[in-house]
Amino acid sequence: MEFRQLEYFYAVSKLNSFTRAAEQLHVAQPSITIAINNLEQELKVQLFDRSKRKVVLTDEGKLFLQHVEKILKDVKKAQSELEDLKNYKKGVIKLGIPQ
Amino acid sequence: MEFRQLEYFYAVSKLNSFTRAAEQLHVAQPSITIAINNLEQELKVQLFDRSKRKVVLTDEGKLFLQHVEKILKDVKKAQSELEDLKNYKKGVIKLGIPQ
DNA sequence: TAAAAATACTCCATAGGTATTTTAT
DNA sequence: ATAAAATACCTATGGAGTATTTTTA
Repeated sequence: MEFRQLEYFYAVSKLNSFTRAAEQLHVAQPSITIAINNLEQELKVQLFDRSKRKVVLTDEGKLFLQHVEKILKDVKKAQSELEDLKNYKKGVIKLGIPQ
Repeated sequence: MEFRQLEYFYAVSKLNSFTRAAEQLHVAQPSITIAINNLEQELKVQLFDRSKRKVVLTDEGKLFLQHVEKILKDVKKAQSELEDLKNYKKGVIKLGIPQ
């Protein structure tokens, strides 16, 4: 499993379209198809129903989406907290320098 | 950022050693070095202090580890819940088949 | 018939391996 | 002196692109 796949999955689930997800993410449409296929194979689960014109999440896809949303949020939080810590340390250093 | 990097980071943080992490994960030691370097570069943060014989987490590394543990747990939970849903559906199908 | 997804290729970036060097105790 | 991390180099896998073919409404 890869973050890239989760991001593609998230976009497709929100847009109900491989093509529009590809546009939004600035990648070619087949990249989305292949990434989702690989993800489904690895999870041994069908995430989307492609039998209608609009791509829709299966039950398994809906469940997976909930976790993916959490994971992607956690990653952003990790990054922003690291940012905060860096800025805090910069402040401490400034304070420590005698004027 | 990639799951692979997070898994390598996690192992190094627990074992305090690139070499032992490599052994545990069955990859070559330079793979660990390079993955951690790339992760640090992307995050623009020093995750480990390598200046002593034992590799130890920096403050930033400690903060990041907390998030990584959460993320890796969430991934496992997602997988196991998908497994549960598949098994549940199998049960429902069995029940639905007339004897 | 017209959109959208899948397939078939080609190419290139990079993860991983081996061998070696550097570093720190 | 020795263990561990870093560096150099090579190879191969697979991610991304373009072009095209299937599908489905």
